[in-house]
Amino acid sequence: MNDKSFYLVFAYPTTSGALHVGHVRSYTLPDIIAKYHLSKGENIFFPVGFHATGSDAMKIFNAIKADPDKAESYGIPRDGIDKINEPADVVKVLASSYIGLFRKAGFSLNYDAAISTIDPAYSKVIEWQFRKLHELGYLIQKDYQLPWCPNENQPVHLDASESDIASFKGNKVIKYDLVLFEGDLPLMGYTMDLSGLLGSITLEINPKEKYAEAVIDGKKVVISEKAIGKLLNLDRDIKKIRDVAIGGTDSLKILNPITHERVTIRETPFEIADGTDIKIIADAKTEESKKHHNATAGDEVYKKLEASNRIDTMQELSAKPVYCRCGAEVIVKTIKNQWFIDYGNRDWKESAKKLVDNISTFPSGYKDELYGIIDWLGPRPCVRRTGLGTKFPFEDGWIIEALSDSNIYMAIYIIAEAVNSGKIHVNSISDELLDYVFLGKGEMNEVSSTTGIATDTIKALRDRFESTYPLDVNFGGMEHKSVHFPFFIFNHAAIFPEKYWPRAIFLNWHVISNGAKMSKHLGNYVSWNDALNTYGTDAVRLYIASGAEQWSIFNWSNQVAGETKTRLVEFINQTRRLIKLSTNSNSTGDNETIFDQWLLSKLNSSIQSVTAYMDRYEIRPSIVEAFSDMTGHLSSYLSYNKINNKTLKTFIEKHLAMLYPFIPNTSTELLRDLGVDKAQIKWPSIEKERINKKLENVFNSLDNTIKDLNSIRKIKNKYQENENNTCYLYVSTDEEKIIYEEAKERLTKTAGINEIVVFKVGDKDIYDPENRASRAKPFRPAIFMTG
RNA sequence: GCAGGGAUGGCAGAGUCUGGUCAAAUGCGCAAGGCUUAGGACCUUGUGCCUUAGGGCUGCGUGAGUUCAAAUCUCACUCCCUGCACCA
Repeated sequence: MNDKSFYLVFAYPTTSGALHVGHVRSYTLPDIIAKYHLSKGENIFFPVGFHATGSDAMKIFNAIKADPDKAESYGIPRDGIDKINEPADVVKVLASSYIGLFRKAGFSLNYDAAISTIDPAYSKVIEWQFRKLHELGYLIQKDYQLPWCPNENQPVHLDASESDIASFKGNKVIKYDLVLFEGDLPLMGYTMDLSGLLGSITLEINPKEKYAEAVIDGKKVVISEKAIGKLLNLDRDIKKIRDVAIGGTDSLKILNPITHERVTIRETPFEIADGTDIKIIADAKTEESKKHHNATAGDEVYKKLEASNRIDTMQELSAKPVYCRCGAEVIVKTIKNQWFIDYGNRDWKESAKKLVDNISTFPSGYKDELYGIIDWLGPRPCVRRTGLGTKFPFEDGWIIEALSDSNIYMAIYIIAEAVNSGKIHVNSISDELLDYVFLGKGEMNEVSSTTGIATDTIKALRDRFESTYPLDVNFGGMEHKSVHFPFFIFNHAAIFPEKYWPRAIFLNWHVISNGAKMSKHLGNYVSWNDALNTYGTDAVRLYIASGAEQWSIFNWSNQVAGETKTRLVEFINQTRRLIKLSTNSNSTGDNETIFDQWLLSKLNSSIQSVTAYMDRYEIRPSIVEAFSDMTGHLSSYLSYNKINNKTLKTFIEKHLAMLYPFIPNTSTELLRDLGVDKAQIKWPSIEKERINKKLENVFNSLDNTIKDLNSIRKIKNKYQENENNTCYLYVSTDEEKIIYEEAKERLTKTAGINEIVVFKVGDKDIYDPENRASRAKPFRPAIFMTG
């Protein structure tokens, strides 16, 4: 469609507390791109939503109910507390405070399409999505192991960043392969690397543990008593038969089931109970045996053991013991028949990769990474028992979890827009409607009769979808690299036809503060609101856009933020002065000099390169050129003291228009002084005929000559007083001669020379006592300095 | 364990893909001069070492290599940071 909007989204914020300067980065970068497209006169669609799925809102709700004074630390404004009667109200209050911040930050968002993931309209689409996944066979059920508190009878989240419990840090559920050995006793050892069995091995037992014979799934094994307990927690069919003593005996004959060699048994010096407490240790003494340690070799061993019914697995925590807040020791428990989205499905992986083939990523290297991530992903649990969210349509008592309900929200904004504006009622959203709007499936009249929505409304929705989809670019933080973005790709590949597949992904790295991860405990936490109040909207935008490349960590510093603010104020003051000057009728000079030609050439060169940068989402180079470099060009121009009002005005006007995406308030305000209305602000077009690279080179050489003059003068001054130094310059071309003549004033001033005489090499009346002229090169005049 | 990013001058941070134009952008800081009653702001210049003419030397985490030429390419190493599934 020719009226396709430029469609961009950022990974919407989770309603879990106050927003900080890290969010500013994640949302300002897309807003800069949005404003760029806006100022080019394009339609844009830039909606915003709020991620409320999960237990955050409930936690905040409970915390506030227990202690209302804590509300502000969760980003809930004082006047919002009264409105909170249930967890969903937390979402509403936070969402409205976020919107307040977005407005304060001047974002060009489509607020009309705002939605949260717990709104009924959102759920309708998610249910539709899950029915699609189910039809495709991408929803599967299998057992699942997770950390569990036996006392509270609920899952424990071992998230270091969310918890102050030290043993949670880095802890996770790991999987051991269990191997049944041959010989006198059916010892069952554990390992994470089966390939070790290809070489010679040792079994380590723990003298502090009691061992027992048990029957698991009808098979006799010897493991530790503790391991029997752990397997019971995992809901395994296991029964103890008798105690067994295996410590301190050398007569026991145990064979490696792969090599059939006898293995040695020894006692571990460590007291940590782990696995079955019979640890398989590969005697990897030589380089040769190390070669066997790889995944392929492990797979082969697995297959062999599987054939002889000698392999099993168990899950447990990577570090033990871990205690829940309630004091109970955390166990690993098996959930039977958990629902998964099967990201391990091979066909699905293929179509996801096909999608990646046609996507652009910024930075570009992420694209290559994506293929590996897609290969690596396996089935992902998609439902949980508690929290807010959409009810799972295929089994009661489950809620669709947070990362499974946030993959096609770009399509949902179209529906949200219609619901919010009252065009359709949430109850009339049906699978038939969504099939029609998103996929073009079905008959409009039928959809109209089953939903009760007028045909022209349905057609408008379909048109709206077609004029926005596909998504042009999805912005998100790097934490989404291996989770959200791949899921987003998988789900689009599964559900939408190829023409609606997204076109680009933009990743930005994190913001830290004063060299450390932002945290309220460390006192380096900077809230968005405070940043805006202290430094102002545009200074924050400028700092965020120019402070670091997108793919590196941004180290927020209040000092630099303050300096940026000062810089911006200076820029505003300077520009105001120049606007006054450029509109002052007393100023002279309508004739275009060489300096005007140069400045206009520089202006258009800059427009050209910044436009190219912006089209490639290279925001930092854009702002460096558009702000720092261009300001420098202007100040060079001014230093020649041959100011032409018209040139100055043209430059300022286009320069400010280029700055609009980055510092919109400043740009708008200053352009108003120039008589340009906000609605008229247009990204400047390139006047190619104005670009004169040769002229730019001569001016570059001028700067180099100043450096040369300074260095000569500096050395001379060291050994003698400089009274009346005259400098003779020998240039190579007529063009250079004209420019150097014109620029004499600046040269004498900045290089501290009393007088400058310019000759062209070969001039008849040339004064050249030391035959320097022979050293002149194009763009590099020779110099003779007296005194 | 798997994967990714990084290390540049007093500081922040470009430059690395496409080797030379890089003693290294830009900003801050610092120094000198101008302006100013003063301070601030602003303007100019300087800010690795040496050098009586635009030159030389050293230098971009460490070590080695490729090349006429390396911050930039190759290999090894050290250190820092980040993500990894039921947390969003």
